[in-house]
Amino acid sequence: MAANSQFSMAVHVLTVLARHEGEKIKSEKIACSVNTNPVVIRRLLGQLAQAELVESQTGAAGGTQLARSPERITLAEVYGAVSCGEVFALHGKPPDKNCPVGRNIEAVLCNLQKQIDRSVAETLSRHTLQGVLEVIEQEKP
Amino acid sequence: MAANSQFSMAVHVLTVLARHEGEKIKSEKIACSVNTNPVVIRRLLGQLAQAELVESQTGAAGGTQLARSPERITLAEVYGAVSCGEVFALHGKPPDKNCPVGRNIEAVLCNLQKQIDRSVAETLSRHTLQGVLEVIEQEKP
DNA sequence: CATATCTGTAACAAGTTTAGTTACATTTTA
DNA sequence: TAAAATGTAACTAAACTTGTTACAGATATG
Repeated sequence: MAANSQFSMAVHVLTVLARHEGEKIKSEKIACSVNTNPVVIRRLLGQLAQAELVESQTGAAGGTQLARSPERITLAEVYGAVSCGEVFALHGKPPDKNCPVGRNIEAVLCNLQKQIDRSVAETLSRHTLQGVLEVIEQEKP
Repeated sequence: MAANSQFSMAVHVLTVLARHEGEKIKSEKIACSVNTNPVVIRRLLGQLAQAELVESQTGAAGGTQLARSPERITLAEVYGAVSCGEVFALHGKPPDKNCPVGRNIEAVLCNLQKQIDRSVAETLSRHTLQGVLEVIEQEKP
């Protein structure tokens, strides 16, 4: 249970919200579909709210809804909202600066990281929440 | 120190080996450049050997060298050798199958995962170990 | 052949991260 | 004012990565 599944959860949560556009959905209802604790959902919704993908309202009759229509939310935005944006980590401890490789490898890797991030973002930007929703509704048996 | 830096280490290790093509390098020497323990390096070399990127020899005067020339080793192969191949994780606990979203979201995410993996692999396949080595040598002040 | 040296690997400790949980303050409706 | 919901802090548990020690097995060399 130490693998980062926040992106998966975020897509799931947003899809649930998209299925009920216009309604305010309670974190408990979302938690039920995701099969987790409402607090976990609220934490995630906090990140999505910061990225201005959802809007929440406190108080009785409160809940959360999408901040935009599903066609205007790409999965790249979702990924950016919940991910640290690093497919692989750089060195934990700094390499030996007396070795030419140790001295320069980090710059190479950092550059590589940026290329990969761009590539991932491009792939994800080709998908919208509406697209996900359509697959879900279509697959419903 | 719980972020996966194996790919970074692997590129580092292989670059060191590439700088000394034909020689057998000891794990202790590599560990010095990477600034870690020789056992950590040997563990990593084991994975790289399984992927047939390096060859090791036990015993006195033993060590490790590249199994192929650096022009013929792409970073996509390196990534495949050390990574589980998943940019993001699927749900830890299975979603609620009574909800249409919970029932079908995993297939959507799995498909997405494959697209991203392909995209990352394609980006990395455009780089060879020789290319990395050239940058390193060039940057040497 | 004996010894020194190196890899391969198991076992364990420590630190980090994620998810789950409880508890409670705050907001808002009715 | 009471009920119901979010926001958030604090803690626990589990999993993963790295670092470390220890030792068996292989091999070159005197």
